[in-house]
Order: sequence, then C-alpha cells, then structure tokens
Amino acid sequence: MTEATNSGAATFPAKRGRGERSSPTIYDIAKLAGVNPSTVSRALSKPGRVSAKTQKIIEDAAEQLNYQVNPFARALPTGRTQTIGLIVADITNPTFFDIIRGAETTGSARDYTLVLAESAESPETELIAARRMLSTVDGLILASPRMDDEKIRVLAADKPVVVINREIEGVPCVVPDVNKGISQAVRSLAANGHQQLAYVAGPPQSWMSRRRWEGVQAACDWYKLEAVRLESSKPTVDGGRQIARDVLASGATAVITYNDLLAIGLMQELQAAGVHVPDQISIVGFDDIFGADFTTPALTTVRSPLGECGSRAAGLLLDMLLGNDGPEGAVRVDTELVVRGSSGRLIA
Amino acid sequence: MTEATNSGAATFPAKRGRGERSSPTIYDIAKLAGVNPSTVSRALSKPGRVSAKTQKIIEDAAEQLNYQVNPFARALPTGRTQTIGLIVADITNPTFFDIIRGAETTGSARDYTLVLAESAESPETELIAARRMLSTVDGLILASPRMDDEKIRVLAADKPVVVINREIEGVPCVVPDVNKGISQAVRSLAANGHQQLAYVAGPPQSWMSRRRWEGVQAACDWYKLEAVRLESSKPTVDGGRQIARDVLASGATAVITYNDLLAIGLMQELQAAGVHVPDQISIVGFDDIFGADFTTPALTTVRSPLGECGSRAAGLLLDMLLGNDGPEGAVRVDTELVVRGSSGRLIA
DNA sequence: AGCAGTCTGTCAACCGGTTGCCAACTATTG
DNA sequence: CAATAGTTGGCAACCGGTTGACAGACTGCT
Repeated sequence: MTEATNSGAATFPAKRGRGERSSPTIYDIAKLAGVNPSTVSRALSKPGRVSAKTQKIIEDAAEQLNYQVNPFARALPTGRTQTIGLIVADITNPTFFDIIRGAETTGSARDYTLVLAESAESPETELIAARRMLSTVDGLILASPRMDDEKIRVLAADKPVVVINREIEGVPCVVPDVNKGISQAVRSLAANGHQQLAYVAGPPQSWMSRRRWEGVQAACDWYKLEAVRLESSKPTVDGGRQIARDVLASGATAVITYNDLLAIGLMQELQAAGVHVPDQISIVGFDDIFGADFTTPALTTVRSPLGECGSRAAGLLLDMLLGNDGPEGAVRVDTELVVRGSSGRLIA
Repeated sequence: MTEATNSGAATFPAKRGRGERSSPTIYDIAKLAGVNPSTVSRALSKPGRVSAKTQKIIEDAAEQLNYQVNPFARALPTGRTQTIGLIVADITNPTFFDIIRGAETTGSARDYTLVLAESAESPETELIAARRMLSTVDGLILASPRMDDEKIRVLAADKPVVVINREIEGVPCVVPDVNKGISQAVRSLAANGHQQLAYVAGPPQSWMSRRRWEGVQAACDWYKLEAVRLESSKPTVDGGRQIARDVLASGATAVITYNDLLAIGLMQELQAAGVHVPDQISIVGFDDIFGADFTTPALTTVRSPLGECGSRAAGLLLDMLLGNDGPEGAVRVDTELVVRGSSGRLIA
C-alpha cells in the first residue's frame, strides 16, 4: 500500500455546519500526550488497562483539549449508543407525561439520552417508529403499545424492549397492579352505601381497559355490588361528556371510569345537568393524572404510579443493557385509591 | 497490501446485542445488485446521480433485503444525524407538554427524531445537557432557557439553535406576543368594572415573567386601572395558594397571574377562604395549559399557543438546517384571551 | 470515421473511535 | 544472573456509509 498511486489525495471537506473548528479527536490527544491513539481510547474507556502514569498524562491532555467523545464514531464499531427510545401512544394524553418524565429522569441519571416518538394511537405508525428507532437506540420502552404481541416479541428479539401498561408473555413488562386500588375503591363505595356501580370502559383494543373491568367485576362480586359496563366512544373528556346520559340511564349511583379524562368529562356533564356529585353520584377516575385535583369537587381516583412505571421501565432496560436478564414475570407496581371529593356517601 | 503479513486476520466480534443476524449493509446490496457499494450509496441518497436502470435494480435489491441505513455510519462522515434536540426547563410543568408535542410532530413529519432532555430549572444542568446534546444533534431547541444570553450565543455559533419563550439578540426566537392577549384581558376586566388589578409574578429570573408584567402595566395605563405586582414564591399551584393572602390584602378585585398553575392554586385557596370567584375576585391565568378548564369555574386565561411555538421552532430549525438563514427578529405568535368562568362582573 | 462533451460506475480515502494480537518491557523468582 | 510471568503500548483491521477524482461508455456533431 505504501507505493500505491496516492493520486487522489482526497482532500476531505471541512464540514462542521458552522464554527469551523472541529472538535478534538483521540488523535489530537495522542499527539499531545505522545502515545498511540489506541492507548488513548483504552485510557478513556477501559479503566485499568493502561498504567496509572499514562492514564494521568492522557486525561490531562484530554482535559486541556476539552475533549468529548464522538458518540457516532463510538457507536459505529460497538453498536452502543447510550440512548434509549420511548414510544408513547399519544403525546397529547397526560397519562404519558409522567411516564416520559420518569424515563427521562432515570435515563439521564445513568447517562443515557432519551429519544421520544409517538404513534398517534396507530399500530402501524407505532411499528414503523419502533423499527426506525430500534436501529439507533440501545433499548426501547413501549408505553401502552397498540400493536400485537407477536410484533412486539419480534422487536424484543432484536434489542432489549420493556413494555409499560401491558403484559406480554416473554417480554419484560411494568404494569400497575390494579386490583389493590380497585378493591379499595369498591370497598369505599360499598361502605358509603352504593349498590349499583357502572364501569365506563376505554378503547376496546386496550389491554388495560379489559384488565380494569375484570378488576371491577371481581371487587364488586366480593363486596356484593352490581356492576354494569358502559362503552365510551373515546377515552377523553369529550367521551366522558357523551357517556353521561348512559350513566344516568343505567341507574348506577357510583361510577368508575377507565381513566381520569372520562371521569372529568362525565362529572362536568352531570353537574351541567344538575346532578350533584358526590351526593347523588360518586365518581372515581383512574390514574391520578395532572389536573385531577383541579376539579370541583376534586376527583377521587385510583392512582397508577405512572412516573414510577416510566422510571422502573428505564431501570429495567438499563439493567438488561448491562447484560442482566429481564425479570421473570411482569413487574407490578401498586395502585392505591386517592380519596378526594368526587366520591362519598349516597344522599338519597 | 496483498503481500502484507496478514498475520492478525482480526476476526471482528459478532456484536449485535442479540438476534445475531446483523442488518444488511450497502455492501450486501451491492453484491446482490452486482454494482459497487459507492453506486448503491449514490442511488440511495443522490437522486439523479445514477441511471434510472441501475437505480431500479438497486432499489429492488434494497427492498428485497429490507435495507435500512445505519444512521451512525452516515453521521460519521457527514455530521448529519437527522435528529433535533429539545431542552425544557422542567418536564413536570405542563406548559412544556404542548411544546414537546409540537416539536415532535413537525420534526417527525420531516423525518427528524426528537431527543429530549430537561434542565430541572438549573442553568448549569441546562448548559451541560445542551453541550452534550449539541454533539449528537443537527440543531437544538431551548424552551424557556435559564442560562445567560452569552452562553446561548456561544452554543448558537456552533450549530443552529432556536429559543422559545425568550428573546435573545442574534439568536432565532419564537415568542408569544403577550400584548394582544393581555390587552384583551385588561379591557375585559375594565369593562366588568374592575379598577384595581394585581399581577402575580413568576420566577425573578424569568424573562417571560418580566415581559408579562410590562404588558400588564402598559394595558392598565391605557385602560386606567391601578396595577400592583406581587411576588410568588414559586410558579406552581402551591405558590398560588400561598399568595392568596397577599392578593386579598392588596385590595385588588382582579388578578392576572404569571401562569395558570398560580391561578389555579390561588383560586382554590380563595374559594376555601369563602371568597367567591368571579363575583368578588376575577382571576385570569396565562398559557391555557391542559386542565385549565377542569376547574370550577373554568379558568379564564391568556392562551399562549405553546404547541404552535414548539412546532414553529422546529420548523425554523429545520429550515436553517436546509441552509436558510434564521429569521431577522423574533417570530411572534399571537396570544388571545380565552374567557371562561373565573372572570366576570364585579358584584360588590 | 473522428472527436469533443456528457453520463455513469468504480476506486480509494476518509470520518473517529474500538479491539485482537503481538512485541517490548518490567518485575518476580529459582 | 538467567528464565519466566505479567504489564503495557502499538499496529492495523474494522464498523458502514460518503464523496472527489477519474476512466470507460455513449452521444451527437462535423
């Protein structure tokens, strides 16, 4: 190769969008420290592989040049990117705010950067986003995914994946354990004299909505309440308003909704219709989202520790990246009833 | 090189965390299509550089192999990463939810990925996060930055930066133009018989809080109201509760707060103290955050189109990445008064 | 047919780190 | 003092795309 043509000389372009001075590389450090670039690389990433003396010299040089690794150059040969991806079904939905926050916080505490995408509730968009991300992140968190189990398993076979708010056999999951919270809610309602309860369901394809309904049924069985299930058109404030007439028609005096948004809409509409909450109807929401205590009366709700879910999921993921196996079954985080003003004794 | 030692043979490790099959490269495509890798590269990224025929062959081969570019490999020589960074002061704060959403949406519409970080309201953390990000993204959006102008200018000299919610000479900014909304608010209050107005300020270092106070003063001058400024301890619901006694003491019958959170807390506390809103005191918030209409009465507020800010900022950034210059002055988006139940005629 | 001008594909260098292998050097021990 | 074991640093290949330079093919024109 020494005697090769070398005709081209290929002067590479300056690049660097602006501010011409490109950042220092390990080659610069090597020159300054009088060692080989590979030694610099080792000193900076493999503690103990080089002698303390050389280590010091190199670190000083790096300091002096204000060196920062180029993450892309590092990612190329190793595949490690120091980023984790998070895909949420709907950025608009406050449920996910806490999840995002939790994931970002524990991620950045361990020097990982969070990459965010949303699927707009569409299984297809979700899959596309997931695939696109998978090549650029070390691991992926799916919050309330909409695609089918099998697709998620395929993704999980490729890189570490953690799912929030859904249980999938063979994939690490973090799910709020709804039973405790629901049980508290139903007991509290029963104690307040309620006998007829309505559950306002969420999207039909939602795993979590089914789960909550099962929980409600079980608890109502136990506490001897009658439970009916009503279908909302969409899991939003507006959907809550629309379901109000069905709720009244059902004759139930207590309502548990799939989420807080539905509860808030429902309460607004009932109040507008002159129904008093909680004297005539008690309302219990789900999740304890931001703003659940802004209402009058403030919303009683089953709190899902969403922030903790995000943070636990990120923690799990990072552990898996360290080579540990994912947990056996799903990780369950406790839910609990937060009693506020929207539920109480029935005043006939 | 042919006669070289070749002793090493350097068998590179398999890598790929799991699922051994690594993804196809342009070399695989080249082999399949019977052309040179560089031709593949050109076909895939430089439309028109290769003949239509070859183009077709290569595209088919890529399709068949289910090829995806390796973003790191591409980023290394070019510096382009197809990602934009967003740093917010506080992920907890709902003000930023819409900004995040706006930025994510327009970003991903143009095939850019959003990378998110938060500064926890600390100028130092912010700077560190910004620096760390800057090396891995094509451009950066700073929402309500807390560090000083000069530092931001330095960052902006390196890569395109857009600032939201603050004006900095020489850096592209997107700011809500508060005057219109404030003017509407004060006019409405004046029309309802109010003569004494209090402004509850936000964090002292907040550029936006000062701006809003100036706007309030100007509008009060014009509409002949008296305005006093009160200092909140923190811009949260809790801070709003704490300021209630000062508000009452001030004798003002109308209040405009630095943000909705303060307004909500203030209203809760006043109502708890038996003060009727809006009959005795009118309250106007700022931003129209998620949940501002959950309260009873629903909150009257000056809406800042936060989602639009995020989306405009991302748009601006992407344009700058295309080589266009940033806008001359700051981009202003209109604010407007949203009248709901918390403001109205004074009933003495 | 001869020749300039245009297209198109190939070659090879390069981005900036990482790492397997080896050789030189140092320290330990018989 | 020599032989052996353990360290440490250097060499060079490699990750996967990008791009300037260039040569061969092809076109059109005289």
